[in-house]
Amino acid sequence: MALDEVVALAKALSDENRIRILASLRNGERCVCQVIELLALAPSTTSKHLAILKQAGLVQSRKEGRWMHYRLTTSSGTSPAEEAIRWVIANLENDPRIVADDRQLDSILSVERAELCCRQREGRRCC
Amino acid sequence: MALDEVVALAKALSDENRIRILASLRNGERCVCQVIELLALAPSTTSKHLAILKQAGLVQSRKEGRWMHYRLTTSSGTSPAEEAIRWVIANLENDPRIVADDRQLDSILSVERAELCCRQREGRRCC
DNA sequence: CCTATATTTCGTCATATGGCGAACTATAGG
DNA sequence: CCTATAGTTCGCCATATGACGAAATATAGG
Repeated sequence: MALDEVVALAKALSDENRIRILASLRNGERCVCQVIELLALAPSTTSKHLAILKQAGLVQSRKEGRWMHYRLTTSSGTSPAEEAIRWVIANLENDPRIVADDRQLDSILSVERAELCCRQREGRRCC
Repeated sequence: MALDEVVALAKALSDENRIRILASLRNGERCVCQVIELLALAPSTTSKHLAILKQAGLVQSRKEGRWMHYRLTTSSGTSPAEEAIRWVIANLENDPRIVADDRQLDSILSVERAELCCRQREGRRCC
């Protein structure tokens, strides 16, 4: 039912950290450990946010060994979820926090994934 | 800031009753008493929902004596709120609850506003 | 197979949200 | 002005949400 879908999508979008996740995925898929690093949240919390976005149909996931990658949903191009993603991204341009996230994401992506996870284990923030 | 605005709009849209309110306004402004009747919620609850929608910029209000009218926001036509309204309405087409609401709203609009408020005072649902 | 480890699930806590009724506010009309 | 009344605000309660750490799961690699 469309009413339920609209509400479910809006609920998924009604959290700042989840919006930041969507923004971080707009230029390509990211590994969970990279999202954890960007948000500086506990792995369990980050995983829950990703699960909520996936449940709402806003992101899709791909498993690669021990690593899990998430990306923005692409399907027909005209689904409610995809329209919502476009609305979100379009309204985020030039937001200072998103710009800062973009910069930090560059740093995160410049680190080897294994090295990033290693640093996270040892409780050090890498960037 | 755009991030805050996106989250605020999504929060305002993340409740079924508030979506039903937006749908009920899509063909013109409505009086609070008419919205109360449609949702079958307490006046205080309905008023709070309308205040949340107004705070988010999704609806505007107009006072006419003791009566207050709400309508969907119209401004530039390309504001985040207006884009959100279009997204919501477009995805609600043919939803059975919205169709039922539309029918009930016809009934409500066929009753004199004073008569509607009178019935509400006496605790009777009119439709 | 055994160990290490990336991610998820579970349990718990603090806070946010949505509901109501009672009290308050503002305005129409006697 | 006094009363009635449409709507809002306030105080309260039950439930939902987001945070964390601990425990569980799944997989790579010795």
